[in-house]
Amino acid sequence: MPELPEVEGFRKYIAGTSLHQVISEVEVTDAKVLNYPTDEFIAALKGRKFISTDRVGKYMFALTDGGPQVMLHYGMTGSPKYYRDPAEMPRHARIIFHFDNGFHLAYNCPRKFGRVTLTPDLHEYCTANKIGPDAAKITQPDFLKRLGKRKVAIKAALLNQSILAGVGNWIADEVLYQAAIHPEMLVADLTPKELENIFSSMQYVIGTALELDAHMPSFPPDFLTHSRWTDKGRPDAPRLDLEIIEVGGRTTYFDPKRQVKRG
DNA sequence: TGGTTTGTTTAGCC
DNA sequence: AGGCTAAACAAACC
Repeated sequence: MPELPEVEGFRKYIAGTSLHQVISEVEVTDAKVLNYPTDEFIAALKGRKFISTDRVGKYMFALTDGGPQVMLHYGMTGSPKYYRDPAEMPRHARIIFHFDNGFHLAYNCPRKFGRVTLTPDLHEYCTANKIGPDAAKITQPDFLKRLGKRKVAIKAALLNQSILAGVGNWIADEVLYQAAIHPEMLVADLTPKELENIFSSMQYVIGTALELDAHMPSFPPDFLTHSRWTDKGRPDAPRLDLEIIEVGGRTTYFDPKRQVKRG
């Protein structure tokens, strides 16, 4: 389920478990998720250590001691798992880093929508792949400038990782609900005030999710998320009467009473 | 059984 | 050139 806050959790998890241990073996059980020649990937990492981590939007990086950086993108269903007992290996481990201390770090990815590759440098990677500034760090002026006067639905713009990186489907819906903006409103039709509200709401939603480690049941009761996934949210949250439409090719939940479309 | 899915890339059009 | 759209990708889950 990884959007920016979840990927930040994955980053912390890897930083807290997998650094400073010699990578004794690298096992690729499904090369589909590896955007790099398997044998070269293994050769480049074997004998090295991960020394730090970084993240831009939903893209996570594990830096090595003098070698290339590993880019990990989790797609829709990916997650990392650090374990010792082979019985704990996740069912859909596609790549496994074996450490010389007997532990293992698996890149688990049931649906294989995730991707892993090597890059000399994460900044270079982001430039080459047109990944915009991180949504948790972008400034308001930069946000407004990058949105510009696009003739596209605001929700589609928020999902566009080249404008800013890290906003996915549930965050986009939550941000627009908090800002009381209809998801189909064109960016060009929004007032400066509305765009500033969207920016503030985005900071609030992402900031809240980061503080709470993306743990949905702990989100504030007034979040739309609880009504969107009644099984994952908090039971005590008010149930909103949401409408479901498709915007920017994604299923979109919004509150038609609160988020009204202007012509 | 078939529809749905928290994401990205790419081809093609304008 | 750059913005935009729709389709493609894949497999688990309900």
